[in-house]
Amino acid sequence: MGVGAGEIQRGEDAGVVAERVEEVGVVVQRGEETGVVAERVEEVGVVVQRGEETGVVAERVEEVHVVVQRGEETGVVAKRVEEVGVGVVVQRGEETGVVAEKVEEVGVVIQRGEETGVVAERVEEFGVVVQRGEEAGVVVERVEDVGEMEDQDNGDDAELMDSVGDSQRLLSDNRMEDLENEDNHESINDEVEEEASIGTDSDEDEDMPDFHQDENMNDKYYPLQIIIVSMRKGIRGLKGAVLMEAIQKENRPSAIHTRLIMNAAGRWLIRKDKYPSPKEFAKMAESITNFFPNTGNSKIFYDPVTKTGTLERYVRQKRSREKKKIIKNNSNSPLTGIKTFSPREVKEAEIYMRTNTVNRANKQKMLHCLTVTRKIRRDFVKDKKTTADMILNKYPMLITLHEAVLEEFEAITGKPLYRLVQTWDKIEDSIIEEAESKFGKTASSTSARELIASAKQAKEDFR
DNA sequence: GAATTAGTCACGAACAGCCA
DNA sequence: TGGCTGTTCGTGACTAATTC
Repeated sequence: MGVGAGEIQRGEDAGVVAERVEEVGVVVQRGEETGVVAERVEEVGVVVQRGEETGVVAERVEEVHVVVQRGEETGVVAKRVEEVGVGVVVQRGEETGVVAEKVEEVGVVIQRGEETGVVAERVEEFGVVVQRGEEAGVVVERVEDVGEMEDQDNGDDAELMDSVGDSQRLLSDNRMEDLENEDNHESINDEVEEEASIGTDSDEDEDMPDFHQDENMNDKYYPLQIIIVSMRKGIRGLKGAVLMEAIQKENRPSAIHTRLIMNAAGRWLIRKDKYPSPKEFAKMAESITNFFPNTGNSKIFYDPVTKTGTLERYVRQKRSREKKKIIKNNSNSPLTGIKTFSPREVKEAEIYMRTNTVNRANKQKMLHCLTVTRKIRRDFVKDKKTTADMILNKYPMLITLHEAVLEEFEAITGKPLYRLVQTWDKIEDSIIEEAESKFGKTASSTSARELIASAKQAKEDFR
């Protein structure tokens, strides 16, 4: 590229437009012309080529779209990478070119001062591109996060971030000033306290960046910045960067803030099939205290000697609870033994059952009607307001028709009722044996003797 | 509309069970 | 036996429903 920083080209001429970086406008080429399209960095748009023309397609970073080329035209076709169809056109200085043919290869187009470049080669690496002075950086690692950024007020998180590199520098002083100058005078701490009271939503986990595979245990620290920003994004406006900022301001982080940081780190550590190793816990604990020196000793989060700490405890219990949750959800899944019928069939069956009593001639038809109405009956039964009386009044054949009960049980549990009886029989025997061995057949306690005797009697009566 | 109540959820701490 | 992992219990915060 022949034009230096701060210089623009108009036709054949070139000139200096600014002495300082802050004053540099964005140089674009429109057909044969080159001009400045924005005076301030904040106004920097994305430069694309439309046919023979080059233009700015977005005024603000938040509006950065994916630029693609369709035939002879270039345009913005999607807000999100998932929607991208063809290749991506980027402008590098005076040049424009397609950098990818397939969606998988789509890179992110950013403007660095007067340069435009691709910052990620793979979709997995796609991040939200922000402009900071003449630099740009990726602040979110995953595609899904791009859409979220659009919903946020102004991409503050992005601006707070510098780069993803080795440096874990904290927030910029400029950003701090910006915040203080904002119309909203509500303190950051208030904001965070409010958010903290909301608690942490497990759904957030879905958006956690997953670069465990690429992680290198030789690195001394985890990229805590990214983890926290993406972890606590978009909860009523509280962003991880704001949280980090608040903690940075505190001499000693509040219990709530410390917890939020730990939760974010802990959730990131949780993997679906693997419990984090002691090394990983230790590394994360070190990362936290390195990033937030005011949190104190890393042993609070994880002590490699005792192999415990708040971080470890959090991860362990979170894993356990989430497993439980999955099991609970699965148990609520539709029962395979219950078939679905059309509303008309169900209605007809309900009317038939209501207007007829069970007899030898219509027994099979009644059983069929029970099958047809089983799904709505389950919903009816599951309703907390439904009493046993209501069920039996509505479906009296559950009392009079023995097969109805057996079929109902098998359809719901997937197992025949006799299996339950057999299993319970064995359990009952074991309980009586255990009681007799513990208290002796001539138990000294009257109540123990009576209990065993009544259990035996009940067993006999049931047979 | 405010106050109260009940249900739910997430958490930390402690304890329990399994396994090498 | 000790480490690892899961479970239980008590607590606090939140929300929806109910009562006044």
